[in-house]
Amino acid sequence: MATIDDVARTAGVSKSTVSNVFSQKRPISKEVTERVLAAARKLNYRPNYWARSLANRTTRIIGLNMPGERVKFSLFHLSLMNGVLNECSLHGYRLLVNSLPKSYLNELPHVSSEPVDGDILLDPVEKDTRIAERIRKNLPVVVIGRPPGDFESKVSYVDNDNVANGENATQYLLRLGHNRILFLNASRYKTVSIDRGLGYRRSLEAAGVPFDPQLLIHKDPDMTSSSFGYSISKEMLMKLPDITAIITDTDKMALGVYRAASEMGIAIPDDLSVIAFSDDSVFAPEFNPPLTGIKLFGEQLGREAAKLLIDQCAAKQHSVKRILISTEMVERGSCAAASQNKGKIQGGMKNE
Amino acid sequence: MATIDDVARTAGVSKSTVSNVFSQKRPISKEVTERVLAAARKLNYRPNYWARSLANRTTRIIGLNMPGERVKFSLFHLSLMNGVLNECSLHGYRLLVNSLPKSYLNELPHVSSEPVDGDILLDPVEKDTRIAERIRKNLPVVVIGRPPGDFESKVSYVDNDNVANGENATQYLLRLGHNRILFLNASRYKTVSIDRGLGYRRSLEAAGVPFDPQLLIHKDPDMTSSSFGYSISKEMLMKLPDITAIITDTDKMALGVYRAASEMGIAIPDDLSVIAFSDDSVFAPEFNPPLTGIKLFGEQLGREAAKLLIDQCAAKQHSVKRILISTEMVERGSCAAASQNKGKIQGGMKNE
DNA sequence: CTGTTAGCGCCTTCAT
DNA sequence: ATGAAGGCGCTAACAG
Repeated sequence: MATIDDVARTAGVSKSTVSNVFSQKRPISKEVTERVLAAARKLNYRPNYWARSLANRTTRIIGLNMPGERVKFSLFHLSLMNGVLNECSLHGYRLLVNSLPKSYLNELPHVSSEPVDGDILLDPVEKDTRIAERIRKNLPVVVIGRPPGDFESKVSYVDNDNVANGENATQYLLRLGHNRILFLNASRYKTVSIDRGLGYRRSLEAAGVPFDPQLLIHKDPDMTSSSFGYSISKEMLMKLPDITAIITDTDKMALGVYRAASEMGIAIPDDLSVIAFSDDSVFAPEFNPPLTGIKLFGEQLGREAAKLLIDQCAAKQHSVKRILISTEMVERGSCAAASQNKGKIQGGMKNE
Repeated sequence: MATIDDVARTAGVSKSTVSNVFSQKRPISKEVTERVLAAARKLNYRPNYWARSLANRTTRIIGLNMPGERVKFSLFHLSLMNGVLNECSLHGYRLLVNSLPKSYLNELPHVSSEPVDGDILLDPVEKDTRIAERIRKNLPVVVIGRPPGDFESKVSYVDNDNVANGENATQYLLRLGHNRILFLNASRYKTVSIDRGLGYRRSLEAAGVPFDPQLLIHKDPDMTSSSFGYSISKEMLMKLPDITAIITDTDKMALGVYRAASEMGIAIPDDLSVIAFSDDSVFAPEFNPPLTGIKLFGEQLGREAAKLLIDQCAAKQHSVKRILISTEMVERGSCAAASQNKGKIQGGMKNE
């Protein structure tokens, strides 16, 4: 590969002139520019990205960081990423997906700074160590989701109002007359599941419905959403036949619930209402019956997060911002008023 | 940020010793190592990624390259990416998603080498310029999908046998007695659509069924899969009521076909058989009726591509390899034998 | 407008 | 096992 020196030599100019022809940081005469460009073309030269980064102290790359060892993007992450990518391409940033396990990064030969100007952190959990690490390294960070604890006021983030989401989903079902509502929440420790769980409890309390801990279950991180939805709803509907409504974390999880219900001869929405937190607008309407849900606008979350981060990288300023993306309840056909005789139809015992 | 000099100074050793403590490229005594590490910890030092890359002439980053200006990952890309990421993390590579439009990259200030050791190219098309560009820059490349024209023998690639896939799907329907089969293919110019189209025609010819150009339609790149599937199948079923089977490019497209059929009072599979090329094992079984399809194993495609590329980066060798991932026909419930009286039921004319 | 001279932070011979 | 010096390719500060 030709270097800047080669070009300078064959064009008969200095390195810095070549540099400035390419970077356009200071004006170079038309003729010289032509001469340099011709030489560059001839030598098939292009500035070396890493040498440039080293001298510039910036990479124009932002990172997308997933927690956990095995990276496994979900549909929701896909939406986020599409949003992030679109914003990136608008500002000339590249996106680095961080897939390396911590264990690897801590081995001596692999210890190094990160090749990014900043990071977007996905799926924050309580006791998330990623934020503190980056603050220590003085690396710009934007979180998608609520940062845990104190960090909420220390780093910028983009989120839905998940307490409100939990409240709204629950309230919606309460209004339909359901009072035994099973909540199949996201994995424990994720701040999103904490928030939604809180919203769920608040709505119950506001309606004077006692909170039953049995009815709030966190996803098993080792299972797929749909198989978890299937097995846990089957188990719970068996054990507590007075359950008349289920809130699920995702549309895939709802799919599992649909299957369980169908196998058990439970009709949706007549005997069981289902509502999901979801971003998908393609599959949900095609469920049978179409799935009612709260739409999260993942692409927008991603876009806003990227925008915040890129701003932060460019300005090197530390104004902490918080952006809440509003959600939208989409009523389709999976929820109905609670039927009074559900318990008997199912042959189970009612608590009331 | 502390540099290697700072550490060397406070540890009372030379730069090269510090370098070797971290890189472990030559043995350093236990005591000195301890001393250096202590100094590093104290100064919060970590080797600079860019400086290292510059000196090493390698980044340990591979690129994932999408064609087109607006990046929009689909479900299938998601599978690919998960595979790529898993393989990356196994070998200590990071993944850079290439999202920058060509127009941007051609502006003078942005012209530069790519910050990657090699690239995985997605969705190759006829006349794809990306491959030649990279060969010129001497950048390792692996294509997912069949490279166009001559490049097939010049670059490594991972693909399904899409001619066979096209043949198999068609043959399957022919055996069920269908002979007016609509093929809703991927976008024109994609090598995958060319291959499948070829397979489709071959099967027809082998069965002595005349090929009708009207029945082979390429996806409109500006539409979503499902809306394309919906509108085009509605139009075609109207125009040519003797169509008794449809092959779709993806499961999302099949969803559109389902909707069109339902609106038109056409029963699947009784009046219309549907088969899709698909990677999704979550939604397809939940279609009503469950969707029959040819499973593509996207994650494996991604994994193998990453493996090939990383090999190539490490070895700097140019042995061109070709890996075909076998597919699997999954029979569910969306296909049935062609009914003899379909034309009459639909009120249309039959060709026979 | 252009050239000269120092770095950016690390790695790598070649010594010892 | 450790040190010294030079180089990776580019940008930046200072001249003129």
